[in-house]
Amino acid sequence: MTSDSDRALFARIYDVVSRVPAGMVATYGDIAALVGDCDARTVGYALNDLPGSRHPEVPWQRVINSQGGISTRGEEQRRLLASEGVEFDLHGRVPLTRFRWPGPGDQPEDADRTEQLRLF
DNA sequence: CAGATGACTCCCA
DNA sequence: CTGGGAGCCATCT
Repeated sequence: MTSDSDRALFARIYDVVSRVPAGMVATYGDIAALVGDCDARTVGYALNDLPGSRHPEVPWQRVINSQGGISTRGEEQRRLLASEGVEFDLHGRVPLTRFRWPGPGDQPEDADRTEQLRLF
């Protein structure tokens, strides 16, 4: 029954990713830390299986590397993030100092997110 | 069980 | 800043 626990780990990763609010991003390491029992590579692996045969509604696009850059996939991802309100610097990277998702506990209500949009 | 792969991250030169 | 190497864990063959 190992597959069950394995999928539970993946489901946990998807859960954390789906909790990332629009207009914000999280790094692989952050997701791994929140999920626990896995590392950045495992998160990337879970997301790799996502478009293959998993949930199509998981905002995997909001998961980026510690450098604030999009993974080796397409630039279309960048467009999706920009569509949600995420900005990029001249280097094509996201300023994590501002768009980095603080965590599930620091973002309790929608009103808070409204303030984020207001700052824009 | 072992080897190879991967959407990552960190350290050093 | 760029380049190269090592570490980490999960999945596939």
